[in-house]
This record gives sequence, C-alpha cells and structure tokens, in this order.
Amino acid sequence: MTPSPTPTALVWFRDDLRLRDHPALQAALKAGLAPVPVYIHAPHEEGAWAPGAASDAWRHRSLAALDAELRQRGSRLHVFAGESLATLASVAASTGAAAVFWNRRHEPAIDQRDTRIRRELRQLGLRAEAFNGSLLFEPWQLETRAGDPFRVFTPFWKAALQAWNPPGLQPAPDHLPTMDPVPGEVALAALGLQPVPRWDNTFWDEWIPGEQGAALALQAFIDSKLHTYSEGRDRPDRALTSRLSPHLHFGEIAPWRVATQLDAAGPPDERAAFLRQLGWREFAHHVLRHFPHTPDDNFNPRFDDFQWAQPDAALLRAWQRGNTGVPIVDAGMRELWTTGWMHNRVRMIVASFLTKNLRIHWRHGARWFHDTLVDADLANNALGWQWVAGTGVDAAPYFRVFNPVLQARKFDPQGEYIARWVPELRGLPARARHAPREAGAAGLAATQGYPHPIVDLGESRNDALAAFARLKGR
DNA sequence: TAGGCATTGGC
DNA sequence: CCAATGCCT
Repeated sequence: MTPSPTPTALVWFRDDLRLRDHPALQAALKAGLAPVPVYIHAPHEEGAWAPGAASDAWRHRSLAALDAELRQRGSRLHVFAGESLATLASVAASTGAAAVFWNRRHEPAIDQRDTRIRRELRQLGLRAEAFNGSLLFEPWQLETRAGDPFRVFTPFWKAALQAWNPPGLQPAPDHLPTMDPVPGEVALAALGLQPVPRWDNTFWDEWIPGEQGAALALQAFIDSKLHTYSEGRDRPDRALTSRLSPHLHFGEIAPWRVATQLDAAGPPDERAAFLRQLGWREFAHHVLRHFPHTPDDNFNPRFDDFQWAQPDAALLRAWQRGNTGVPIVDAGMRELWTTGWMHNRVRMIVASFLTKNLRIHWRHGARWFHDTLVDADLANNALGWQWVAGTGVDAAPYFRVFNPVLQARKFDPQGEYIARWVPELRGLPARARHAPREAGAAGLAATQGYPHPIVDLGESRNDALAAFARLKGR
C-alpha cells in the first residue's frame, strides 16, 4: 500500500496576488494542508463591472509574477477559465482537497457569488472559508454610535484610528509542495488578458506589477517622498505620491504591511497624512458594502432629478482623449491614456470638468476610468465620482465646481505637468500654459493644433449651478 | 482677504 | 455644535 499523500487545500487567489501576509494561504498551512494555488478567470461573474482592459493588462503581469514566486518555492499557479464554483469543485475532487480558502472581495456581485460558492462547497463536504486579505478594517467592523454605517469620512477615520490594531506581518513561505498538473488547466496566455495590439507597452516603463514591484514602490515612497507627502501629494508636476494604488487593488501588498512599514519612518504628521489616504480606501469599501447600489446610482436620491446635459458623444470623446482645450484636463486624460494612471488631484479636476462643466452624468466618467485605469477599483471609483459630482457621501455644503485654471495654477504652478502631456503647449511660457487663450496673440501663435475650449468655463459653471438650484424645490 | 454660499452626518 | 480636498466677490 502506498502512503496516502498529504490532504490539500485549494487557495483561491483573486485580488490578493501575493505570498506574504496572505490569510487564506496561512490558513491552509496552519491546518496542515498542502496548498494548491488556483486562479480562475471568470469575468462574466462580475456583473456590469467586469475588469477593464488596462486592469486586465496589469493582472496578466501580476499573475505571471505570482506564478514565478510560487515556482521559486516549488509550487506554481494553476490557472483555469470558466465557472468558479464548477472549477473549484472539480479541482477539489481531482486533487483530493479537504478545504477551499480565499480572501474576501466586497464588490456586490462578487460578494453574492462567493456566499453562494461557500454554501455549495460546504454541501459538497469541503471546508470553505473566507478571510480578510485587503482591508485594515472589515466593512462591518466600524459603525457610528447609533449603529449605522458612516456617511462622512472624518468621523469614520476617527473611529478607525481608535480601533487601530493591524495584524502582525507574515513572511512568504520558504517552500511549498509541488503539485501534478490538474485536469482542465490552461496557460496564463490563453486567458487573453493582454491587449491586442499591445497598446500597453508604454505602461511598463513606469510600473512593475507583482509583489516585488509593490515592495519596491513602498520602499521608494518611504525613502524619498514620505517626508514631504502632505504638500507633495497635491502636485501632479512632481512624482510625490506613493503610486501604490494598483498594487493595493490587486493585493500585491497588504494595507497593514504598508501601515506597519510606515510606522518606523518619517515625521508623524506626514505619516498621518498618508495613512489618511489609505483611510479613504477603507471608507470607500465601507460605503460600497453598506450601499451596494452606489457604483450605478446616486447615493443621494435627491440628485435623481438633476438635469444632466443631453448625451453628446463628441464632447464625451473629446474628454476621453484629452482634446477639451482645457490644458490641465487634457494633460490628465492623456496621462491616463498613456500610462493607465492619473494623479489623484487631476482625477478630481477632470471629474469636476466632466460632471459640472460638461454636465455629463458621472456614470460615463466612472465607466471610462474603470476601463482605462490600471488601479480601477469599484469601491474607490464609485466613491470618487459621486464625491466630485456631489451626489455621494461626504457632501459639501455648497455645489462645488472646480475651476480647472485655478487648480492648475495652484497645483502645477510652472505648467510642467501640462507641458509633459500636452506637447502642443510646450512652446508657451510657463504661466500661459494654464489658459493659453488668455495669453494673447503670442500665446495663440504657439499653440499649434491645440483645440479651442469645447465649453466656456464661466458659462457652464453658471449653468451647472442653475441646474443644481432647480433641485431645491423638489 | 474675509465672508458668503447654505447641507448633512455625527458627536 | 463642528467639519467637509472650493470658488467668487
């Protein structure tokens, strides 16, 4: 008789593409089960918010990086495509698995699917358990004194800091057991995550997807950006943000590792300013979990009657491609198109321009960001767009319309960010780049090929305010 | 350059 | 009663 092999546990990787600080992987090891790393490509199970093309391009590289890390330890990633439940059940059967472990995702469609999968797996006699792998605080962990979910960031974050208790850090396992090929496996390349043609080539000068890339980004941030973060983070002309967003979205680094490594570095108020940004990510997941309709519909139903402009494909396309004639807006949209990322200050500016000056529904902007950002994240995207549009949580006491010229002067004072992304304006003196049409004849002559503004900023602002005022009586 | 805009959640 | 990533006069 041959000795029976160690029973296995499937570790179902999703948006947690790392080996350190991985609760589901640790659970398998702790239970004495041999981990079988599994990835299942099933975008059709994500409802209306299947990952976009930029996100897929990142995911391809991140999965390849995870596979390489696993192979260094004797294991590898087993890749499948199809129905998640059926795949898990069949892989569990063919590998003799006793359990399936994964880390939670909180997107509404995924959460529903996973609840069903857990139930079904348990009915098959398997242990099935989900863990927190992506947040400092589970969305249900914090509540107001009245027992409600938070709707305002500041009290949310105060409560979070009071409850602060991040878990300890876990190294990646040194060695993982080798597994025979599993029936039904496919090659990573067969998932079709990489774009054709390869328009993403320009992305990878700036990004290293995967756990190592995430660690490098964090270290670079701590070494050279953290000490000026509170001011620097608002300056798109300087590279002073952490650029951790895609790494966090794909779970290439745990937020509690970011927080813990930060603890040992930098001035306290700079550290607090950065942690606060991690806090917005936590808040977004909290809000999405408690208000699952917010990716698609207004958080505040009062705005359901807001008079958005008539759909105009040409205006939307001008915005998407960075041809609005408003320099800071075009710079941001072109940065997004070229690199799969946009500086957060500029995200607010382009979003305000779309929803207030063009008065195009925030949903169109959210969709474009979802498709083009490498860090596209349903929770962050929904919160951000609704915050700017004024339809969401953390509402301002007035109808806020960003002035893109003032914002550019304030946060890109020399017009360097504009010049980087809008070459038509490079010949202008620095101060003229923010509003070339106001720069006189000399300015005009230098702006070859750069469009006139597609909308009058002052007029459209007043129109938006008027549309807002019309909501009042209702 | 200080004050107006004028809402809402949470303590 | 405080606070909320802004703009305009």
